[in-house]
Amino acid sequence: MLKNYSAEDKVLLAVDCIIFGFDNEDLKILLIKRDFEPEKGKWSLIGGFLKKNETLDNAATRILHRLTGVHNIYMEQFYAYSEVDRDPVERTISVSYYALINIENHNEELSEHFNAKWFSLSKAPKLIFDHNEMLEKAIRRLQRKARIKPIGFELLPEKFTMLQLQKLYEAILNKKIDKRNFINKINSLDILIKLDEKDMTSSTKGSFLYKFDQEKYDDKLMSDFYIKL
Amino acid sequence: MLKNYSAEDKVLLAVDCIIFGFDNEDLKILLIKRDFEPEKGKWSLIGGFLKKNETLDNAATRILHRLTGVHNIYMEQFYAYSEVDRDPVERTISVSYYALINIENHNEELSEHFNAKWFSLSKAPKLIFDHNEMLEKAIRRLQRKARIKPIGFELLPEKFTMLQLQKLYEAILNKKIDKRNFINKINSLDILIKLDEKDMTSSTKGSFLYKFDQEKYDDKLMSDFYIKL
DNA sequence: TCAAAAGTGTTTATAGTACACCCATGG
DNA sequence: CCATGGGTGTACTATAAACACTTTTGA
Repeated sequence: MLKNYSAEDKVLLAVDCIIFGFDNEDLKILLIKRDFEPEKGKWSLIGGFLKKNETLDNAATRILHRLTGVHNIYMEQFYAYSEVDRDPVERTISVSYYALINIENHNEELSEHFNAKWFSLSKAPKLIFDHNEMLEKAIRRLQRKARIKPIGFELLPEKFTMLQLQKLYEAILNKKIDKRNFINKINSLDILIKLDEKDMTSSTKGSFLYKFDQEKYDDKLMSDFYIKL
Repeated sequence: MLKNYSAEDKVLLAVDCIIFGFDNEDLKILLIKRDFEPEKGKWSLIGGFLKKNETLDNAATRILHRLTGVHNIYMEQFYAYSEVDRDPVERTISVSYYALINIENHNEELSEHFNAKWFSLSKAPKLIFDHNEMLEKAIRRLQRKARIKPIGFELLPEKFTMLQLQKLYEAILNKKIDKRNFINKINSLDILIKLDEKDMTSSTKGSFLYKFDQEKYDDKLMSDFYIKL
């Protein structure tokens, strides 16, 4: 007996991308203004449909690039949304992906002919369909991740100050962190290299710049740890 | 402009269920022998296709029940597999779910006219398609979960001994745990009720039975903690 | 000289880890 | 009376948390 696959229902499979960025102050999310019905003119996650001959990972990368110009981003899949009426036009299941990117590194790509725009999380507009739910879940995922893996490499410029890194953690975890405890914790992880340079823009005294020690950082990514902050 | 959804590719969407059970000794996985081509006669996860008018959660529940008789199980979705050739017959994306169940509670349901069988993780056969990969990922997910959430309620009988609970954690984490440290840790979580009864089957002295304090257990489920064992 | 951010350590509290002996009972 | 699993506590170590003052320098 060969099972009759042709008797099974086929559906549209979409991918929606939740792209987080950081501007040294707030955690931001990249959204686009829809230029087609339904919900034309409303804000939406970056999404599109899976094609027959690509994986979901490929689709996410392709769609992100098509709609925003951003490329070379590692995205992580996190949940499939399947409410029957989630898309009013036709039955569509959506698999969501999220990524962290450095806003500055991608500003040129995000040029004007794309309808994409960064929003602070606290000022994000209402989104179409179940996209707000996706965003909420992605934030929770990101917060959990920040506690068990080092994070920051993707969101900060190559060289950054301790205060920038701390602000990033504060933005993700949405809470104030004690400066001394933060520095002690980060130093104990042993993933930063302290440079000789100082950033002079933020104060008269200037603050030392750091960069990630790629090798040690990658090691830590492999093995879980727990940051309680 | 109304976007032409009809130009988009549709695909088959499958659900595969990774069902973990525990027999007081080993962590086990429920598999079925396929009774149709391709790969007829080989062992497989419990899977089937999503129908047009159900959510993925519904599909997982329906498929599990259809193929094994097991019902009333809460499953958690965890990953979508989309390699282009993962199913040789036709392009199929599969969303995997996992659940923990108490083997004893479901033995009657798992009657003979189903082709389902429990395998110890260490003795699980080679599975079809990418199902081994799904199983590996599910185990890692379960291990991570066991470290940040209380676990056991679903896998143990209503009344159980400390040793049973410890064996469960040892099976999931795949390591020996010190008895005293384990008891101290579990007691500090404050989710068990010690009963007056003893289980006399395991030793001459008998060992006290416990049950989960449903309310406190549910509270702990909400807020993450960290068990390092 | 002073405003503004950088930098720096210690103490206390909590949680994790390692470890070994006596107890109760049925056979 | 002894074999078997049940039950119990303490000392040590590591990590987390709370907390405040001095330094630098450009304006």
